[in-house]
Amino acid sequence: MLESYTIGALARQAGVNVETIRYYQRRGLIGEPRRPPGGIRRYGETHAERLRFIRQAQALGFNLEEVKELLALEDGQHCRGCREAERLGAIKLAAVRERLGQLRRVERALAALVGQCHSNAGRVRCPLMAALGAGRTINSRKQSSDG
Amino acid sequence: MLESYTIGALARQAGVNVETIRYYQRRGLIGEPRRPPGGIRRYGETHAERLRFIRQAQALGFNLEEVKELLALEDGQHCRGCREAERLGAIKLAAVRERLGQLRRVERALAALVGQCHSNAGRVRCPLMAALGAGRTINSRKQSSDG
DNA sequence: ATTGACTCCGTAGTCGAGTACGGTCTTAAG
DNA sequence: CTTAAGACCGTACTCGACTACGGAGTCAAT
Repeated sequence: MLESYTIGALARQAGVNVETIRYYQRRGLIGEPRRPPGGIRRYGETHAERLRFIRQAQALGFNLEEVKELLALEDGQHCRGCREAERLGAIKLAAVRERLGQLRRVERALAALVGQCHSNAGRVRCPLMAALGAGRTINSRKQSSDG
Repeated sequence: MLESYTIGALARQAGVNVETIRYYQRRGLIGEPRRPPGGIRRYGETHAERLRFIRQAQALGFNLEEVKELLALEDGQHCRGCREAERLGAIKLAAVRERLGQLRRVERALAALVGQCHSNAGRVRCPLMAALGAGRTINSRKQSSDG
């Protein structure tokens, strides 16, 4: 397998900034290939994939620490990692589902409201505002004091 | 209507930090009630609602600048604002829908994978990892010699 | 009147996630 | 060879969103 990318090429390939790669290296999310005597590091597909992994996971709401854990699990070889990954995954799943629920409510409200606004020539309150503002329009439980 | 909360009470009521309220005031997201001669400000339900609005909107992916715009529209009185709000709303709706789509995919993937992990006794790769890595082998084992 | 909790206010620090800078070195092209 | 692009590296800066700090003022209860 050829390690064909310079860091710059890798960055371009993955659509991130060179500095970002170096930052991930500093944070231990990706390793740096050995530097050939006095030379320049070369990166391969595995690195590109790892970058994609990171960006994916990030987009899904994992922060870099969590991504790191995930990667560590993977690096730690198969299914001891898998167990842990499952646990993390389950936790994230719960979070994702909650967000999803919220977002759905929002979507519904927003969609309805944008339509309503249209036909709202002289009403006093913008329905979009009303919905966002009154916690219970969108979010049917009240969230005072205790959570 | 009585303006019954001190800033601390308001903070407690809305589940945010006092400093956060003051921060929002500095950023112009909420106004500060007049200060009675040499005294302490009092806040009312409208403030509480505004805070809820902010937190809601934030949770939905609006950043403070956007929230501010939204609030400005509302403050600008009914439907001149409403027009604009509709526009912003439509934009946000698109964004929300995209997120929703992503999140749904995530949820599906995550749910499936967490299940699979369970029955993955001796397999080599964790399916969760595999999936995040965009379908290819992610594993970045030691970078062996470059050629 | 004193205490203690709380407010007011400005400034500064933190945290996550980068992004930029500047100097030196490597490498490919001419 | 010279030169320019790009790598290497450490440090510093940015940005959004808070959070903390410190000193002075206010208020209700004792």
